[in-house]
Amino acid sequence: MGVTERRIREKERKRSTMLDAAESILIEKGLDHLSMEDVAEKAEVSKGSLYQYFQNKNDLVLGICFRATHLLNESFKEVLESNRSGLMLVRELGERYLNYVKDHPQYYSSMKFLDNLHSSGVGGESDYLELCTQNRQEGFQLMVEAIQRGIDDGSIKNDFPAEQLALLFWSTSHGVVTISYMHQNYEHFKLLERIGMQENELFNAYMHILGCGIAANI
Amino acid sequence: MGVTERRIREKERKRSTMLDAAESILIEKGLDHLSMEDVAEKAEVSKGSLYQYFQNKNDLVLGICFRATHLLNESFKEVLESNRSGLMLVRELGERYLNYVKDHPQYYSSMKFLDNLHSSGVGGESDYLELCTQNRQEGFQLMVEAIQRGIDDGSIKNDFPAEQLALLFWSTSHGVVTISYMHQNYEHFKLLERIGMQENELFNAYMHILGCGIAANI
DNA sequence: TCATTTATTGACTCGCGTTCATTTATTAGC
DNA sequence: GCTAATAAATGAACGCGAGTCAATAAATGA
Repeated sequence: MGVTERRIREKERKRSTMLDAAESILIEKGLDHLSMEDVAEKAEVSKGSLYQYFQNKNDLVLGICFRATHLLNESFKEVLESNRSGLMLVRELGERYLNYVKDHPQYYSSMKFLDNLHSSGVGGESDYLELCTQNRQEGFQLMVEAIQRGIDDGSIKNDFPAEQLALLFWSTSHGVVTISYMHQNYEHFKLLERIGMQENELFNAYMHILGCGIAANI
Repeated sequence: MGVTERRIREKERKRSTMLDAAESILIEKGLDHLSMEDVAEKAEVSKGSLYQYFQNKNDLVLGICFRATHLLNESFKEVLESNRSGLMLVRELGERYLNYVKDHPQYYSSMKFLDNLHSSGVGGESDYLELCTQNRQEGFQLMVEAIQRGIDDGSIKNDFPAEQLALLFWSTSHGVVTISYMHQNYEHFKLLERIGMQENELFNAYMHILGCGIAANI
């Protein structure tokens, strides 16, 4: 009998509906003003029902973060299907990341939430936590692969192992992208205006400096 | 009569005591588990009294952040008193930043809190918010000055205006320092171990790459 | 000594995440 | 179909912590 299977499917569908509701509220109000009551109302279920599908509020947000990290990884995978030089791939990954934050700020905020959870050492009470962490590792590995290809094809110099360069690229791009995120989502953030810089200039300068630092042909 | 002056002094002293209490709890329990009740108990005052000295909890944390940003700026100013090359100054600023996070993780977390406040667009209900923002701008200007000196003395190439390079250095170093912070303060953060990298290696690689990107003599 | 201003207190409210006893819906056996 | 058993949904109730406020105490100046 396929009853159990159908039950599981329907449960997944409802969970997905709830995540949709949460996501739309995240877009409307931001993470700080996301309440379980609002999510329940938007999803047209009772507050208690949410807790049959998510262990707690963190778990719910990490459910969104799982979508977020998955989507970003899919975008990264597309890049790696190309057979351009590794250095070009790295640049393309950076651009994808930047566009991702522009197109899905709510996803980016959920990823920041994941990072905050990590640094506050809270864990164990969310099944999604492990899944999100796995996704992040997968994303990191995609960067490693791009850089390794660059080292192999000679477009990136081999002063450092690919993993170490990937970590540098990962962390520094995170910083740059955060500036871009704040510029777009916080109206009182005037740093770019104050120094007379466009957003794409920031990214281009970053890739230029980074390029000079890691490119082999200099 | 100096009664009013003494009152003001004593008020500042008490405010400082409360901030001390909050800071020690921040060290003990972290930002996520900082409660006004705990602060009140530690400072040996009632909860209501806290609200005579701070407008709300955010204001209290930003009071710590004001200390944090001030201390960092003082450290930066020391660097600029030297007359080494601008490029060397930039490296020294990076080192200072890294050591600062190592020595005062609670201050760093309060600065992250400031950033989060910014991106969630909350403001106006804390006097410290403006002061913190000013401090951050001052810190940024110190970086601009170091880089400008480097451009002037020829140790840093002049492809970009000093402000733009400073923003790049500011944002990317933030990313790198965050990795270091997580490595030290979150026991489940195993990224560095996984790729076989030491903390100082990360920083050296960062400065090497950045150096290659901005140094004039290449 | 007393009136007035200022500071302190802790009980109270309120919002929100979380729980749980109860109700409602669904399935399996007869 | 009918009924027992299992699963799902509900919202009232709880707990915790931020923020408030009327009452109290302390300090000041005349």
